[in-house]
Amino acid sequence: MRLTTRGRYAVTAMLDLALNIEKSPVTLAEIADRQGISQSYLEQLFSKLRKQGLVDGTRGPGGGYKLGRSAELISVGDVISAVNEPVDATQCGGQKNCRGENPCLTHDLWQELSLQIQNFLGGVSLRELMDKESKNSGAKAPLTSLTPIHMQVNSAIKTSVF
Amino acid sequence: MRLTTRGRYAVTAMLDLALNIEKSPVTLAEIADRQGISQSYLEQLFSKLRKQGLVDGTRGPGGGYKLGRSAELISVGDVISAVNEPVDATQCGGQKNCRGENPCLTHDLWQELSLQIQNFLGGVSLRELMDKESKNSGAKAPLTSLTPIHMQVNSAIKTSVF
DNA sequence: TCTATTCTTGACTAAATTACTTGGTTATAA
DNA sequence: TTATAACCAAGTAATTTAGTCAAGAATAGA
Repeated sequence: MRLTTRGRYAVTAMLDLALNIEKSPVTLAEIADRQGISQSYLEQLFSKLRKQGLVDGTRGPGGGYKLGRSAELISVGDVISAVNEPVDATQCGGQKNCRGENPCLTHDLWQELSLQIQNFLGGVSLRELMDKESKNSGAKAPLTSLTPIHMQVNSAIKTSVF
Repeated sequence: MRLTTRGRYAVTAMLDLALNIEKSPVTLAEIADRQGISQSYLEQLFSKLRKQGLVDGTRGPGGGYKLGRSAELISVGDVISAVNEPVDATQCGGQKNCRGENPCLTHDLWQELSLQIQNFLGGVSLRELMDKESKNSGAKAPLTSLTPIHMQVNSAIKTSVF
């Protein structure tokens, strides 16, 4: 799992979408304007988000994007892994044919580690980010901590695509 | 916080170092050979690891690298953030001077999110990865889950550099 | 039907980052 | 003194990121 500015762009855009959901379809031009991201770049990201079912697009005047499913059921992990190609498997691509004293040390351990990270990011929903934002809009104080995963009530998220 | 193959290289190398700690200083050539990473590339990574105090290097014959402190006190987060430059602050670089309905939505939320990730990765020590590996060496079964952060006994790690 | 709007797609480009090479210089144990 | 290793700096190829440009296709409304 990769974690770069690209994923942040995607999460930011999705959050903007979720926060403006009342005026049903939101235009990419609006998001681009509000968040200061290139519209054409957003188009590329939303193409991937759409293929993962995270957003639905409707064309024509009055069209735009809306969330593919409820904000409670979209995790930050969903968004990030949708816009990133899966990390290539370095030397031993799934096979256990590496030599040395510690064969495939890299592969197994990093896989397990990134699984943990995915579990973590899969446990933070868009809804939580929305609540966090609305509670804190206009305040100068720093954001308080997000609820740790093990304390979350809403664990209905099932991330299958990882 | 960035999470790419570069961080994986660093974590893998550090883990190799930790696992071969009995023959005190470990050579970069050995690590490069065992893990299949370019030695010169490792030199660059270890230069940064050394500047963060995560490793100690001794020159000359019989020299090499050893851990800068006990494996319990080195977290995966320490390693990853040591080899990555801090992510630049996109549009509103710390300032709150962005326009629009949702000023600085990006900055605050992503900062909070990456703080959470840092807390998580800061809670996984090299020692745990070592134990995981030694328990599982030679076994064909997949690695079981790492202990979730809130269940860890060893929470002596204090990550200050983040 | 026409037209403006908006998604959708593809190809192409500049900048940044990653991974790696090359060629040194220092320190030090033997 | 010599081989061994960490250190250091510059450059380079491949990849990824971020963005432009130019089209096409669906659709609401005039």
